[in-house]
Amino acid sequence: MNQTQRHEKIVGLIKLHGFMSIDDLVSACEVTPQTIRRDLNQLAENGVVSRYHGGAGLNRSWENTPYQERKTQNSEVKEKIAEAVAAMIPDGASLFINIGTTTETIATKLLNHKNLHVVTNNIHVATILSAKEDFSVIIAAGEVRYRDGGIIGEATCDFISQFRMDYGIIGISGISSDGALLDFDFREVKVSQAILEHTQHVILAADYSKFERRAMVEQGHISQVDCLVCDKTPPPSISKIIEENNITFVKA
Amino acid sequence: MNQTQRHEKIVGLIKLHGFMSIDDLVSACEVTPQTIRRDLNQLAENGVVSRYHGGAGLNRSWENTPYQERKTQNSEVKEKIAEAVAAMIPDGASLFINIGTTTETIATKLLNHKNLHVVTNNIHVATILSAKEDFSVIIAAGEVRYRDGGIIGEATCDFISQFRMDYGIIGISGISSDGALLDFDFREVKVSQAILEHTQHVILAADYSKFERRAMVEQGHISQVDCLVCDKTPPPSISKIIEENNITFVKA
DNA sequence: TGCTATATTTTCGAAAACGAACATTGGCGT
DNA sequence: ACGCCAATGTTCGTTTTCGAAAATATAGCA
Repeated sequence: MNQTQRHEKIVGLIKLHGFMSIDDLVSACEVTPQTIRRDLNQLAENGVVSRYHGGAGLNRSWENTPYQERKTQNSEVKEKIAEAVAAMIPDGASLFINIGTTTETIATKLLNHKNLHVVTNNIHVATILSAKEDFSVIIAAGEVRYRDGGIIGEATCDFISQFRMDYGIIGISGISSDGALLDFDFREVKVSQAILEHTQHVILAADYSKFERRAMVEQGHISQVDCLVCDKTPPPSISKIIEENNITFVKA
Repeated sequence: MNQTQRHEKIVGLIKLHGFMSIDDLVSACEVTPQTIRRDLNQLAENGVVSRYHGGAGLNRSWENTPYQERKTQNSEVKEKIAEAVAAMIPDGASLFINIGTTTETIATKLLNHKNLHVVTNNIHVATILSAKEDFSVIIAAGEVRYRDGGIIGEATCDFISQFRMDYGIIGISGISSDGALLDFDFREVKVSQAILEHTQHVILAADYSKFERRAMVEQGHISQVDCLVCDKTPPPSISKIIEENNITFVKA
């Protein structure tokens, strides 16, 4: 086995296991630790793997897609909101779940439920929930967006419009002070609109930071939702709208 | 933050990143290296994570869910086949990829390609390939099968029929001695048939064990494929069919 | 054969990580 | 308040890993 082959093997093993110690690689490749070290240093220089004391792991840049970074933001707040939302969903319910890191967290909290019927355009939600045998998970068709695994496009809307679900769980990019729900991608917006229209109870999950965020595309109005789950009481302008429209507010 | 919370956080970070060095965890948890060491040793004793010199990584046993187990079966053979298939796909090509652990392995080998256009009904393939910014990944709609993340159903076929792709990469459950391609789930079969019909070059990836496996549903005939990639030369009866139909055989 | 370049092993001092022992802190119940 | 106990921080000698340099092996070529 020459150097190139060994490098490929090493990279393969690291990709498979996430991390390989020097010893592991020594026995796998049957060379001295020094050689492995040299290999790893070379691979690390080329940015293929991340070097650690005692071995090497997956390259951080591989994981630190902007998506993964966002995923860990506000994680404590997200968890609380997610738990509150999950508590509102009864076993056996049918629900939509749209794109967003908050909705993904919600998906993980739903794993203790039973017999849920879920339609989603979020590939990560689908992956998480398909681990449960008693769930039926239906995924929409379309292009998978690289940054967050969201599925978008015309076909997605048409597909979603076929269903009538009990609950719609939506996350958004921002909420303006007049109560407009905002997003960055207009294709995503159409999907959310379709969900809003085909759902009995719409639950909007948004941490407080969403009230300060500006986004370009209007996807609906907060008056269209039935329930808002947030970590803090919303600003006065929003609170007023909530009262006027009899929207349930849940503080997580 | 108390010990329990920190342990959860550590496990979460390790699950997310695959490996965390002591230093990483020190800055993440804001405690001394000693404390992290103590935590990691405890977690390692309980079998939650694997301890390494300099940090801790995913527990080896975590990777062995039933699905993941099958995934590592024949892994060496699968890897070779996958590499051979990946080598046949040029940059910028458009391709179908169907369900199967072999096709998932192929997907990982395609990550070094550029500008691929991929249509798939395998949620894991979609997740793997959506990590590449220059790929366009399109996923079919339908119910996500819990056991393997495959997407099946009528809508899936209709959706796939919209495309005309350069390459179709298909894996199967079994091949009978008369050359019939077999599968266990008839809904899956329809999808494969749709792929066969809408592709210029069909590549069938099958390790030798497939020639001995029996399955219920016939999804097509080996004469419909353009190329067979296998780890060994097929049985005589199949070889004869391959010759008669001018099918390219690649031994990985 | 002898030369050269590359790859690998061997050797060894420096740096890093380790674990044990001890000191300190912060609840918690009496 | 007092002592108790678990969790954490601190110190220090030991073990492991690291990386540079020298020695050895391998391959290609005149």
